[in-house]
Amino acid sequence: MSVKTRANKQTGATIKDVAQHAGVSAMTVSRVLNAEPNVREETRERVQAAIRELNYRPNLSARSLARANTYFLGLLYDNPSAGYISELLIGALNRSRKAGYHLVVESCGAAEQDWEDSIANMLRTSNFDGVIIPPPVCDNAAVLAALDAAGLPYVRISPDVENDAAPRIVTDDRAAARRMTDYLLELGHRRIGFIRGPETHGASRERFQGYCDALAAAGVEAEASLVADGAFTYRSGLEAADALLSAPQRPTAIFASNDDMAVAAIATGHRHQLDIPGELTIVGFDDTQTATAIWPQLTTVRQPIATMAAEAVDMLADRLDRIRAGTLEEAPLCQEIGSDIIVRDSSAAPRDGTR
Amino acid sequence: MSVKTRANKQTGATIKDVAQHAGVSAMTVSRVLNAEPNVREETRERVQAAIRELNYRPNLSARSLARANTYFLGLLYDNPSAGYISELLIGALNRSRKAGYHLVVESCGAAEQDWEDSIANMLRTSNFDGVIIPPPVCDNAAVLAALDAAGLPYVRISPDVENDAAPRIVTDDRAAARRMTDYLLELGHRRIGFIRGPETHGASRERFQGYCDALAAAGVEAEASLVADGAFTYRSGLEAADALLSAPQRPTAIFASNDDMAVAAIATGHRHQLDIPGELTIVGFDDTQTATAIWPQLTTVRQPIATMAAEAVDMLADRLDRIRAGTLEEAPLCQEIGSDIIVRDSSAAPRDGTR
DNA sequence: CTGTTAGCGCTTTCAA
DNA sequence: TTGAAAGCGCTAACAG
Repeated sequence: MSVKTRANKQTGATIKDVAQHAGVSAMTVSRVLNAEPNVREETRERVQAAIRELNYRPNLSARSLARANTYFLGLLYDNPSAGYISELLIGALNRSRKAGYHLVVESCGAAEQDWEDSIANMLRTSNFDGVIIPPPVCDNAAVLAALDAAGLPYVRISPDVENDAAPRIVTDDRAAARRMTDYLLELGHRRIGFIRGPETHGASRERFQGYCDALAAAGVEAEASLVADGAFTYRSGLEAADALLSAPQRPTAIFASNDDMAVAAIATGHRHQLDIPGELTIVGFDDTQTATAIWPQLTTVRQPIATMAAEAVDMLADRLDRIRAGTLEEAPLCQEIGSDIIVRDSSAAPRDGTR
Repeated sequence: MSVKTRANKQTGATIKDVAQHAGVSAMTVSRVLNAEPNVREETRERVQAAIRELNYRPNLSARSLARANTYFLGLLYDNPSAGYISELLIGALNRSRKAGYHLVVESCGAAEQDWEDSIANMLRTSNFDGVIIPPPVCDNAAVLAALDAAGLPYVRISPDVENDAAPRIVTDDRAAARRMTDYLLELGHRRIGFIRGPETHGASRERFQGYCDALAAAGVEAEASLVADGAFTYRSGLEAADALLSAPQRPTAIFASNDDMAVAAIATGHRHQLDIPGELTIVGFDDTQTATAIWPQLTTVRQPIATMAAEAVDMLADRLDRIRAGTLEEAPLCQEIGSDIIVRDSSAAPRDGTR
């Protein structure tokens, strides 16, 4: 049972070894490595042969030190829903790799004390080239301030309403919520309940606005008794749906502003002995994995999270390039990604008459 | 709208600045930074004051270059279930931070071609100090070989049956499956169906063994018609459950070897007009987030994934310390984490008589 | 097109 | 207990 350990110093060949092997200077090897144009084809091939023969791999730390950039991107993680982080990673990881960056996930939960301080420290010590910030961290003023103070480039994903001009990837939450509500109206529903998300979350307001937009356009009155407050959690969805369904004139459809609450609404519907979608239509927002892991499967709005994450990486990489090139001003600040309505089994036309 | 960018070279103070400010040499600052003992208390305080005043943060790249270690741990990601990766991150992230490491998530999906080659490259170039490997990557021979070739320390999480002596964190899948089956037997079930996972997954076999163990111990015959094959996916669970429930003598309980398939079994049960748990008990394995996001909520086996991830980080950090200290031989190679049965609403005693 | 020189910021070694 | 010197491996800047 031999104990293998990494040698204390560089394991393999260094750039000097390669240079010697190829009969050139280290600088030429460096040029080949970085695909610079001004190297004679024959020389390039000789160097590449040497690289292959010696199985040479550049040392990232040395490169970072010399170039003053690290090719690490930070992802500020704060325990959002499982489906969200999962998709986020899928999108961000692939694109990062293609763009030549590594993705460092940093937990910045409010779980610990002084976390805002420790984030600030982390950001300065970690030497990220840039940072991707998904919700809810992307709306944390302290984090943004720390980022600005450190002069660290960042791109936010689905931030709260445009409270500033920082670069971001957004969806058309309001438009999507409106389209979903239109869909319910087209099915024939008139008493459409809505479960709101937390006030603190910008998306909550946007989605609620979209719902209101659609009702207003259709000339349907927006009754206060049809709107309940939730907190984007399963538990809060249970209570909100229960309130909606216990009202004297219950809605024939419920639009929950995220999937977790929609799933809770389905459970509550069942507990009220209602057939879904026969007696009650329920739709959600997000298309998390649970949307298809329940019965009946959930009609919902699909946010292309993976795409958004990938675009965020692209935008950040582009900005980093531009910073080096000095053309940052020309870079776009906002990219909008469209969402779709996914019709599944939890929605149907209302039965004739109420109840 | 000022355009802030990170200066091309080091933004803040360097170790030299601190040294000058404190009236000592850079070496002394370095000693304070690394909490070495041989610094006079007064000097230490002076240095620390200077660090604070200049808001100095060490440059990780420089440190890595000089020390030949990076304080980065790799996490080899291959798109497992959303709940899994989410919990994994929660556990690994917190512990990494405490241990002073950063966590770099590397996608190593079979999505791309030559991915095994590219992983091997990535591992050598990335300069990780060590690597955490969750399933399914932890059972990929090519990846393990690349790791060994690179001499990179690693810890595997829930690997396939002990096919070698590499360090690992494991659960008692077989014992847990047996306890779950015992629970069903105690409820009074005798016709207990089982939905297997894919052959390739070591856990599948272990869980099935546990099921068999319990039946054998209880003197209940293990009928072939009560066992269906699945692939740990929702879709495969639908088909497997349908096969089980369409048999002439259907089971009164189904033990699906993961939650996704159990959730599918619940959906299938509903489609067969069966009340759950009144007419059909269904239990799962994993306790992913969907387990509580459905109706009825799922009785299942809870694998403490976050704990396992945290322990993996600890074990890896310990091994890295030992490598530096030369005491690697004494390090434990395997840590076992227990799992629990979580009883929820999808299980109950069988009704009298069949059907 | 290629090489030389001089660091990047930190730590190791050795000497004081 | 402290400091001086010499790199770690790579790349910018300049020279040829």
